[in-house]
Amino acid sequence: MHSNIIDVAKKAGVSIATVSRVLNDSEKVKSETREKILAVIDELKYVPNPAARGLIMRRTEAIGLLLPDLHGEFFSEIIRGADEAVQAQSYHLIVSSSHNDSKEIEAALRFMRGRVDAIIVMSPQVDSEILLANLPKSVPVVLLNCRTSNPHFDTIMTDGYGGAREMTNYLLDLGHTRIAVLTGGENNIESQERLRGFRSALRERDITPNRSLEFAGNFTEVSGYETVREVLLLKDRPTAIFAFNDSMAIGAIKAIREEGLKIPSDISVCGFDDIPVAKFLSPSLTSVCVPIHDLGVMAVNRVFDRIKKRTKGASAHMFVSTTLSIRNSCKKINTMSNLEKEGNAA
Amino acid sequence: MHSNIIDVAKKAGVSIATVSRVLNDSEKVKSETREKILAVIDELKYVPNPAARGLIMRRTEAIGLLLPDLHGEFFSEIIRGADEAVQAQSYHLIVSSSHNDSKEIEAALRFMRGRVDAIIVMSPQVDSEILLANLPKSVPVVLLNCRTSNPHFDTIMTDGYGGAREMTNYLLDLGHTRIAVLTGGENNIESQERLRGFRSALRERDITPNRSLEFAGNFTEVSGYETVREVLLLKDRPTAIFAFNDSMAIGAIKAIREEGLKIPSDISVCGFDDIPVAKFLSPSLTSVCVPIHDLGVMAVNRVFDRIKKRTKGASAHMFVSTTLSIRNSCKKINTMSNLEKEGNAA
DNA sequence: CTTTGTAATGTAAAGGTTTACATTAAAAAT
DNA sequence: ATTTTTAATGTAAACCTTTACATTACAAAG
Repeated sequence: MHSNIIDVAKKAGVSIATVSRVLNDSEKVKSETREKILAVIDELKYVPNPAARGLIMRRTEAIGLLLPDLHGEFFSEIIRGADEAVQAQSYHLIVSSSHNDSKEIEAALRFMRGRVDAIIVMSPQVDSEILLANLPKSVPVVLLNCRTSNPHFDTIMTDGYGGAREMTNYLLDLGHTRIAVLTGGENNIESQERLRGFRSALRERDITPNRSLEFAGNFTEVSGYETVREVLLLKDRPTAIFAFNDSMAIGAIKAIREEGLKIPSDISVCGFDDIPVAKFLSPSLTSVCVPIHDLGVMAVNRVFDRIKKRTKGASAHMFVSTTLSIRNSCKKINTMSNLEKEGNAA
Repeated sequence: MHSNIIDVAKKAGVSIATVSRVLNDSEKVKSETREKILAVIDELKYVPNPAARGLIMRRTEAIGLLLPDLHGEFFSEIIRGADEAVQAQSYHLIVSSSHNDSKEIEAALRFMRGRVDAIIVMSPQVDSEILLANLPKSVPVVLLNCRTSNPHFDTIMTDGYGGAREMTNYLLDLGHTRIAVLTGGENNIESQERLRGFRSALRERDITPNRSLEFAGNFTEVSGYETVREVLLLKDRPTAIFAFNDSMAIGAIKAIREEGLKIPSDISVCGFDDIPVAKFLSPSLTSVCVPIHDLGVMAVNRVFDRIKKRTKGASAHMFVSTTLSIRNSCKKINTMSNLEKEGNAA
């Protein structure tokens, strides 16, 4: 069907070695010979067979990207960043979603073996054992927001703890003390980190975290919506809702509005991640800014450092800090208790 | 590094052919032999080399997905649908973004050659010539929302014309006659189709489309925002804004709110695509519902029909119709001219 | 004119599979 | 006991490259 290197060699009247040489411009080839071969390649529309090449070179020019889910803007931003970085090196991306299912992780990882030069795994949900058992030893691996501190792989973690702390402090500074949080599931490392940061900030201000204000969502808009409907039923309603990602915050806002309440005057809402759409919401959403796109870029660049042997030796653990994107969905309150506290503190 | 089929054969005391047979359970192998080999495979953690397999089988178990962009929820939904369908067949997805650049399209397509068993291309921007010149003849291709009516390839088109017509009629029924549209760029086939539908609906009601109410955006939130800021400066302000995708509608809403206007009481806004977040906005966004996720699924299934030879012969051209998702961002108005018209019509 | 050195090109092995065909072993038929 | 049939397994070619090593041709040096 397709012409191969032999066809080219025959038509150009040279050996396949010479054709291969001009293909990879590895060694000197007389320029007239080169021209001739190039002309034939063009004429025959010859493209080297990547399987054959991959077989002998042990190089695929592809990077595997394994994500837990493909839902929402967060993951699309990761892909966008990774694709950008990968294209800059003339590499390509093999994307797969694991849906947090260990069988699917296994299948995806097996598929990638031999098909990619490196793997980027984002798997906040699955515990390390399953993951580690299936991670190939033969290619570089970068773990993105996984249950970390694994000595064998490079890891990148966003500072969920610090980000949540900072946001919580911000809310406390605004006078909120009854803050409900919407978490992302018990086994999710990112959710855990954020919860840890939240609680820690409260304790630092001598507020005992109230478990009954910690609601379990699953990082989707729907879960934010439904959970907040419950929250609003509480007799002692919180003055602020801290959703552990923006999708849940968006769902929360809808639920609050449906109840006829105003944001931020009746209740403050903030999110986490700062997905691109956050600043366009009304009110624009206050959120913890995670450089999502850059996370994809970083992971890819790290992986290239390994591939190109620019980085050797022990694995590195990078920590990506967050910033606060303060917008219009949170407001200062002056409750009685708040005034009292200020009085006490002053 | 990795063990290969020869290692397995040696350790199991059989020939590589037998190992291959149990791997592909192609022919009968004595069950004790099979057990033995399976055990060795397990012990050696042997995984067949996909490059070698792909080389001889001419099959890669991967589908290429070429998108114009990876921005926003629209494309992430396409990827999600495609990945889902592909995983159902134990296939995998190679994703690439072309950024509407013909050089990048060329590069991506060249890369995919030999690496994928089929290609799905979404390229509403680039004209068919460049695309066709680079599309491989050797694997099935599905064109998704491309400048269509190409006899050589299967195509899937969403009914942008019909969707825009329907939405326009809806707006007209609500009494809007001064409707501004936010288009998605001149060379974009989807934008063109939607514009055609919009104009056609107007003409059917004897309204001459007013070019000065057609504003060029580029399908991003920012472009919606900035364009609508201009729109609001108009002395005879439109009563409705029809954004040709939801991202621009989101930007539009922000611009309108910043001007202190209320949606939908002061001005109606609607979008196109009905991305998942649309129903969670406030007010929830009226939009033309495109089954985005299903588009990805359909494209993949079509491609599998070709791969598995379930479908032969002439290429098919599928047309995906849209529906209206009527929510709360558009409102009936009763202007003077509107009342007059109703009087005339009755 | 012969030898040496060098630039250009060619030869063949290797990479890891699948599979058509060949072989062997054992059971069934004669 | 010999032949035929069948089931199980083995052999080797093919898939398409890259590259170490071999060869050739020719110019420079002796």
